[in-house]
Amino acid sequence: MAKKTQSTEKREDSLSRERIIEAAIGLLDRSGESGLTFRALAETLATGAGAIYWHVANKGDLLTAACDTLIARTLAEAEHSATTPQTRIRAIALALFETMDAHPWTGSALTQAPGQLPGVRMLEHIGQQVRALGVPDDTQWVVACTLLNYIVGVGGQNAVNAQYARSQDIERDSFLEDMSEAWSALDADEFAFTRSMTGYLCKHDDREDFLAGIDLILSGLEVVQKTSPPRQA
Amino acid sequence: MAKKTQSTEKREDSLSRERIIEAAIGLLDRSGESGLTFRALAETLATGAGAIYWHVANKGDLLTAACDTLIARTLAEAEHSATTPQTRIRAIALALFETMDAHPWTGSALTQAPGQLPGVRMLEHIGQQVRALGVPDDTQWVVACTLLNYIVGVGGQNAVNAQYARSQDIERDSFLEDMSEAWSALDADEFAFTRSMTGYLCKHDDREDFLAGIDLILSGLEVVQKTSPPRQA
DNA sequence: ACCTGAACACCGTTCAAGT
DNA sequence: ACCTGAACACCGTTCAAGT
Repeated sequence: MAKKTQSTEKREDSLSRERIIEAAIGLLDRSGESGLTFRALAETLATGAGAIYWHVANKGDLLTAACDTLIARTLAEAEHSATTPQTRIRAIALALFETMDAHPWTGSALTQAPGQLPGVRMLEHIGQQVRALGVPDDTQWVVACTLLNYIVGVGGQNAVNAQYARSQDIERDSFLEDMSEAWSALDADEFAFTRSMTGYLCKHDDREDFLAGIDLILSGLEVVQKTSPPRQA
Repeated sequence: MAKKTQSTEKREDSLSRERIIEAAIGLLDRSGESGLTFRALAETLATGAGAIYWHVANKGDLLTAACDTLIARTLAEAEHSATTPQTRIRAIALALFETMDAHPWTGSALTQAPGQLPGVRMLEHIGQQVRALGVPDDTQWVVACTLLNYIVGVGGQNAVNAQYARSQDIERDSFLEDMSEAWSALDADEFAFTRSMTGYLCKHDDREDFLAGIDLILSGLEVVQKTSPPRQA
């Protein structure tokens, strides 16, 4: 207890894990994943590169911690948003989607550190809603994992796309136009389906498509539940 | 035409995009993503590092090309495997899952290069089966994207996990045991769901869970189709 | 206990120079 | 046209030395 009090009393500008993580988030938001450098970080914090290693194991650890800070905040806010399990799952998914969209580096941080704290946190919040849905014990695992992976997968892809478009300083519209032009140039036989989708590619709304996929999974869940109804609780 | 003939006539050991890609795949399979280095590649090919840049734009281009080679092979093989659209989607998904499992670096290559050739190839093959399923034109896009993202997301995660376990030279069982132990050490209130899932974590079969998610999505699709039946074709 | 900063062992990429 | 390899501008990480 004495120690905890002491650590709070440290001089304001001393180095700490928290300060390093906040600086890392700032750097990542400002200049992307390649902007996170121990040298840049040291300069921002007005310290030596080696000092950071006293509070952080390595770059991967730092990236995961920065990601986890954001994910934890997002989930805490999404907590009190909706009333039914279904709408709460949608709300959690959408909140995570938007965090990844605003901080594209979280997407790749998430895929690089599977089973780490940020992923577990997401699994927990989703799982609780899946349970509240009345899904039988032995299928909760699969359902929660499917939702989790969908969210990370689709949300992360969207974030990478958005980041790419921004880095090219390109309007979203002309980015999609370029892409559908590239698709139109593909071999007509080999890529028949893709070529026929160029219309939808230009018109589609990322957020809506994302949520449509969530709804598709939730619909599938209803079928499974009707087939084998919940065996009490 | 003359030029094409000429290029086939080059001396056997001369550098070419294909030879570089094959060497890259070998390097990636043998020593993971960090093993792909222009220096290591140059040594393998008995040439200078700069020479590679004549055939390949940069490292990202090379990684995407290596990934695409494997994905194209996988899809070509999965082509003739099943008879109904449903079983064909399952077969495509499983084949991709196994390629990612055997070559874990393809997972991250796929997420780093969205909208590139490997992703488009997958979208095409999945989309063709979705269309064959009789899904109305205006929902084919969402369904194909959901499936694609699920496959890349879940398959990629599984691959990273598998690679991590291998890199630690750890049995899968003891890896999962360590993980479920870590989960058991989590806060009882904050991580109630996760802690209750440790049993399923140990028993679960990655392949089966993956396919269960695919089936969940396909079930959801049946619901949607019943609600709004295909409007002729 | 915590910080400094030079040093080490790497990277991807470029480019004058060769053939 | 294609290849060479030295050179450039970076990295993450370590570690003796300081306070």
